[in-house]
Amino acid sequence: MARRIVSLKDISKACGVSIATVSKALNDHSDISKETKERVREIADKLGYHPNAAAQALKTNRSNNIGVLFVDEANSGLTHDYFSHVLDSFKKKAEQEGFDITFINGDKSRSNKMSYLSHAIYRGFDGVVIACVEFSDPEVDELIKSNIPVVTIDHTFYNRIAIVSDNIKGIRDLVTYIYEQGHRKIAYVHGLENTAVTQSRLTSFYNTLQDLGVPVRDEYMVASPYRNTEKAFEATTRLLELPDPPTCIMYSDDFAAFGGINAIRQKGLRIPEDISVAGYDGIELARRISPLMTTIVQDTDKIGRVAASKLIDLINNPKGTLIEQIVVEGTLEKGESVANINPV
Amino acid sequence: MARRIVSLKDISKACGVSIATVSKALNDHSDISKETKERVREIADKLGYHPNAAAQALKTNRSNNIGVLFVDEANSGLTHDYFSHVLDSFKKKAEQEGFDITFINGDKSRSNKMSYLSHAIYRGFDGVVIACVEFSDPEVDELIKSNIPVVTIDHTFYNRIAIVSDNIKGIRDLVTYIYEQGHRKIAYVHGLENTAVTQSRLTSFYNTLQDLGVPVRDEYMVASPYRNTEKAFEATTRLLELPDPPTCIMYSDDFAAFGGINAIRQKGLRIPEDISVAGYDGIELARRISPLMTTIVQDTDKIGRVAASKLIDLINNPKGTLIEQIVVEGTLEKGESVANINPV
DNA sequence: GTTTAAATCGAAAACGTTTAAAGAAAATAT
DNA sequence: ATATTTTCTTTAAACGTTTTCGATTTAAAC
Repeated sequence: MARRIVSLKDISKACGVSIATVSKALNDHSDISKETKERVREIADKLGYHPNAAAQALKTNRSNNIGVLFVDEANSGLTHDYFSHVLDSFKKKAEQEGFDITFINGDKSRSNKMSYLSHAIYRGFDGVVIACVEFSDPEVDELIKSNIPVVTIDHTFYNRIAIVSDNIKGIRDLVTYIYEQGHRKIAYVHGLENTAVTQSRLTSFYNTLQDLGVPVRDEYMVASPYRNTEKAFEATTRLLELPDPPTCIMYSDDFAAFGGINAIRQKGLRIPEDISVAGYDGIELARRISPLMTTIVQDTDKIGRVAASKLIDLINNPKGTLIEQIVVEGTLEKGESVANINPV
Repeated sequence: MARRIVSLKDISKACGVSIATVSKALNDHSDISKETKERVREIADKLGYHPNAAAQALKTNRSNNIGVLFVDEANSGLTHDYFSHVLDSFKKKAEQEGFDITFINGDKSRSNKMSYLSHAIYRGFDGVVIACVEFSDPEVDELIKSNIPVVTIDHTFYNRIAIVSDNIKGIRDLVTYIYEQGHRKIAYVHGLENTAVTQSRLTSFYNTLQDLGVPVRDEYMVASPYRNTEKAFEATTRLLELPDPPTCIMYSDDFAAFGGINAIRQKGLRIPEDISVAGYDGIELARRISPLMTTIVQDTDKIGRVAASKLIDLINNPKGTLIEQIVVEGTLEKGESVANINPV
């Protein structure tokens, strides 16, 4: 108990060598003899030495710490399925490379709240990963434009590395599959228009249908917030009450799709016999609950991993790293919520 | 770009006062004149000064950083509904109090992997919060027994602060409600026995039924891992094939319950008309998908908040803080997955 | 035996901050 | 006028590292 922290100086004394030698021995520098290294390490172990991150950071200007900025409407993205999976993967990769993960985003209501950039400088993050809906936030902008290495997820900035999931192909695959199952009256309860993700999905939706020669009907297009079951419920109800209702409804995400499913069931309709539904994201439950959801499974693992990997490249080689936009494809999960209504 | 970091020294020069004065001015010490403080702050702002956490930590032995150790079987608890909600709440509270959050648990496969305790000492965490299933891990034990302020979640240790959800009352409430709905043949697909959570839930299950005068039938008790839909599916199938099947099945958690629901539906049975189902935790989807799950909603918000608050108390007053076990009650969500089968 | 090179180690400064103690200046009391 | 207190400021050491550069020793080369 109350054990004092042991420093290089303690080892130095116990070993009878200088502090410099201890430091170099522990860091395996080449100008220290094998014998000394061994002796130093042994004593360090015996004394219970642990390096001090703060001192190292102060001296080297390297914190081995990465800041993460994950914000969604509900504040921290931690409870957000998609983000939390991406973050989990990011964290694993970063830790493999010797980095720790610290959150940047905090309570904005706090009086002495720092800006994101201030926070990042304060903590001396070697790099920063950003994934959030509110990319229009000036604080986010300030952070991105700073000289701290940064990668963004699902949003592209000029001259910054971005990892984006392939919404174009995702929606195209999904719509095409639905089309192939015989559907022509396809509704889309999409997310709100102010995000890049929504934009590209919508574009892809229109383009794909156009390519397939299916006219898009305005009354089938309705905006509803992401992950909002209630709003999706209402939207679905309205869609079902149309004079000529759709045969298939696509949703912004699996969560919303569940809301839609509730509405459908409440009307006494069966899925997929009476009406088909499709989600997006491929969250765990969507692939577990029957009817298995027809959805696009995002490769959160790859997104997180690549983001970490690219960020670390950038940290280690700020000038030499290729600035690029990396697109990560999802995969179509056919599930069983979209019926085949082709005539036999 | 490539902006050099500005330090107290820069302000000191620009202001024509000593570094000490600058430091004290910025920290609002009482022995600095009002005029000087204002001038210093103004110049600090103009120069774009940000304090340096590493230097502060080095000098003061205070990192304003809290380490979190969240581990479940699937490695990091980040994607775990219950944990991620607790963590989210913990983070909010901690940040309000000026602390940042950094993960302790890393990739165990890494060669130069530090122990949890080493990691905590290395980073100089002011305190640590632990929530994980594997409390038998010797590394966890080492961390808990160290002299770093620590609170644990859902597991009690001697002489350490613990925040635990009230599993006794939760199960009692749930079982009682099910009983009141007329059920006497109640099965329980509970978690694996090696955790404290399972133990207390099981005990409470037995006790409550005994108090109600309902005999517990061995063939209705089956162990299945938490959050495992497949295993719950199998267990449910077996339960349904019993000569005298239960009228209601309780599950270890909502996730497992969904697996059970799949099994039930596959047999062509309806919920709750043909058989009743109850979950535990109250995850978001369980309260959104119909039939609304009968479950115990854990107060993750309070658990996280109290954990943070107690940990910070402990950090600020290591000797004077009451070591206690705080029990947080959940609430019964009646939902609609348990039918009333009382005779009319 | 001297010169050169290689191997090994140490002294000291520096990173940015805090803080105890002491000093200087101004205000107050005698 | 001097003594005393109060108010404000500075000096300097320290926190635990890393790293440059020079010092010393040892081995190799001539």
